[in-house]
Amino acid sequence: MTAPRLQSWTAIVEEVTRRIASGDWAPGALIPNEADLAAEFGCSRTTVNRALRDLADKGVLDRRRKAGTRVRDLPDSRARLDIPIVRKQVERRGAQHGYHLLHRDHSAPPPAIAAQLELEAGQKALHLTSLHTADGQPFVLEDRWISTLAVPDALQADFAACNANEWLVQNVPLSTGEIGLSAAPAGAEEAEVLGCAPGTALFRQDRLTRNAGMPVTAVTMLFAPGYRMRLDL
Amino acid sequence: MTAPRLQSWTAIVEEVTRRIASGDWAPGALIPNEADLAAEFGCSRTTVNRALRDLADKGVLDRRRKAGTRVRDLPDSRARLDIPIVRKQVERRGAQHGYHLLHRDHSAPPPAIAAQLELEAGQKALHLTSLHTADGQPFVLEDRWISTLAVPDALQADFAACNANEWLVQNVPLSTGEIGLSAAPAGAEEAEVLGCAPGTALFRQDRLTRNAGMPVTAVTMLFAPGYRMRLDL
DNA sequence: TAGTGGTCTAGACCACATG
DNA sequence: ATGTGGTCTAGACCACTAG
Repeated sequence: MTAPRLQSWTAIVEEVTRRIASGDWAPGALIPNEADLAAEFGCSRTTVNRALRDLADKGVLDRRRKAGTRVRDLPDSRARLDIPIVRKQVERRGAQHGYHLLHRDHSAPPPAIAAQLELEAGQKALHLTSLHTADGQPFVLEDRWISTLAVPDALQADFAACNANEWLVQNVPLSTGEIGLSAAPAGAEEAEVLGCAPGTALFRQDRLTRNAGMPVTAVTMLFAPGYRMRLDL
Repeated sequence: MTAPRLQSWTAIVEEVTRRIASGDWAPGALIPNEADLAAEFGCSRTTVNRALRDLADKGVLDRRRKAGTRVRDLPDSRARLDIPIVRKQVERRGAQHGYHLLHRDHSAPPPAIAAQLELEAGQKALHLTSLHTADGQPFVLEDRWISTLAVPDALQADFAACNANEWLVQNVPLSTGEIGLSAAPAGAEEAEVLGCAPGTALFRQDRLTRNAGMPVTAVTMLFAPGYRMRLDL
């Protein structure tokens, strides 16, 4: 029960973590407030705040004004998911990235897509289908709709030469959105493009991207069999 | 080009975001250093630091001592993935959670699992197979191995009454690990338990959990057809 | 070696939520 | 009403690294 001076926020993170892991501070328990911890550790409250804020970000602690700081009870498994552009994903596997535009038109999307892009009935959008390859082997099939309301420039872009994935990242910075991950059987056409049997279980990623609240693009990516998304807790 | 005083870090985040979105600060560009921005905004450097650190966390900026702060070139799509315990996932859908232990034994795992758990050849581990249901319908099939080296108490726990998912979260706090997400066809037994046809495309989640660097549990979760993992960018 | 971000301090005021 | 975390300040020193 000595009180070694802890004057770096990382040291405090470690000490708090240790106290939780050792059962000293049980799940659900209230821990001392910032001022008391600062006094105990011999540092300023700012430093304690930095450490506890970090642990709250990680999901280890729950903090509320007036109520104090508690050890989270049933913490979720929290991971940060970084999805690089497709080219980087391929290159990171040490493979050569290839890109082929399979289809391009400017037409009215199906109702589900129109709703996502918040388009009125019959309104057109840019439709692109493309295949990314890794060392010549199919990697992912991309079916994308781009709202020409949100990004009129897209109609002029040469998507045969520059893939939409990267074009959008560079031309529509700072977008937000939603991602859905699921499993789906390969359809007939998809199977042919991806070089697998129809019905094969494929990893599917749906993404709706917004910029300043306005829907920009809706894309479905079907990955070739064997794809696995890996992340660290 | 007025210089309105920005004295809250969130306001600075917004202003920097605006400058990037407007193209004022292009991707890859070097932005002014903290001291200059503090002078411009009429606030202390600490406040600027807080804002820029936040944007760096989000993946918008790249910061390096001496080199300065740059707008990231091809930022990854970055999302935070929170995976609650299975019961919470079911309840969040407004359904009643059910849990059934299908199988339990203490035996030597297959080589792939033994390697993950860093067990020596022939060493035993606790093996549990269980089904979680939502309103009585199959939700996810869990196939789990627990290292009894890391968690000897697990041999005494009553996993017919308390599901391993929650038991581990409460008894082995603060674990780290890796997650793999993929798509897989349902095998014969899996199809029967999950109530679908063999070969059906299923969403699969593999997880290896460590505590203090020591492997604790390896689990494969196969979700019933239609499962979709959703996350916000 | 010099410039940049990283961190810490001691103090202050504020916003919020609980009792 | 009051205790708690949230934030801001002005200043200082440190750690890293590009040139």
